Amino acid sequence: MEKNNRDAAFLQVGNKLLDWYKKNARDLPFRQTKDPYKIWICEIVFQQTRINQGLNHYNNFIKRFPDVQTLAAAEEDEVLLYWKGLGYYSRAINIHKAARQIMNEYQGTFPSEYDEILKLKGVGKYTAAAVSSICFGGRMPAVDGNFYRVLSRVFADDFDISNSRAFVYFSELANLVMPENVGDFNQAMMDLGSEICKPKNPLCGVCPLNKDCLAFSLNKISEFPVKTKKVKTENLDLTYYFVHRNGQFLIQQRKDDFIWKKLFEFLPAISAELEPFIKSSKTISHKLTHKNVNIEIYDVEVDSETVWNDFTAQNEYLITDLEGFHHKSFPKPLENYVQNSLKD
DNA sequence: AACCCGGGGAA
DNA sequence: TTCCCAGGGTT
Repeated sequence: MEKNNRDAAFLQVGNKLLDWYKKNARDLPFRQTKDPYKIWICEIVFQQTRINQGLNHYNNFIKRFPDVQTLAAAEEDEVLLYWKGLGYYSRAINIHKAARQIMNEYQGTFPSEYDEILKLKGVGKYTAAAVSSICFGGRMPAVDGNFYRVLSRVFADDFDISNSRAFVYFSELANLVMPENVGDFNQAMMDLGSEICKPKNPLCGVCPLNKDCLAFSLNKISEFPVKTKKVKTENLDLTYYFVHRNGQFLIQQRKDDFIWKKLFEFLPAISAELEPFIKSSKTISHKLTHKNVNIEIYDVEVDSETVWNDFTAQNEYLITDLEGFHHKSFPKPLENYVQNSLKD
């Protein structure tokens, strides 16, 4: 009997959240559909990415690749082009692999079971739960950073969210408050976490859960969530040679085992015959989340047609111009360098 | 279980 | 500056 009262109190929290969501849901393009393809794409785009940052990328991506057939038929490089500037480029590579996976293993029909969705490349427990609940009535909580923050505050729970067991732990807390409509519940949690229960300066005065929030009643909101793991940054030094002549320049494609997977870059080294054509150099500093990148770029303008033809014939570097450049995906600092450099 | 992978906005 | 965002993959 005591357990039933407790369950009822928890369920009330979930229903309050749903009531708030009905009136305050954000008007987002992917809220108008239950097409699993579009929901899947939006879940991937907005991983570790704020809505305002990814919205144009999402809309452009859906316009170019409106369905899984179109995406699967495209080249990987074009998918990367539409991901340009978004970061975490393995998402683009995996999204393309998963599209072909759906064509080959599921006959082009998006899988509807959580366990099957989970098998898609780049789809983890969060994304599988989100797509499953929003599109197919699945009943798994889509536990993300918003769940960690909201639930740790509501329960004044100091479980360390940087602990690798946090996902399981907060999934169990989520199950306590989860109502019937799991799809809306998951999206409501995201909107509450984004608009009300923000990391800093949360709007507890207008929060639909403030009567149920233990951290708020204890005036300890700022103590939750607990996160012990610190972000450490390292230095990364890169050298590039921007070898060009008459508006053309040489590039190559990066591997998929380090940063900027499969994006294009300038030459990391040159042979002795090109050294006389080095005109200048400049250093660019670029901050990543876990790295401070210092890039030394040498401007190599090859004045000799003979040397240019000789060099390009002997090497397998790609030749491009400004037009071709706009159709390839470059790391942000190199993108900026080209746009400032070739204006002359 | 620990570590790696981008870029941008808020405070 | 620091934090963190609709996380997932690799080792």
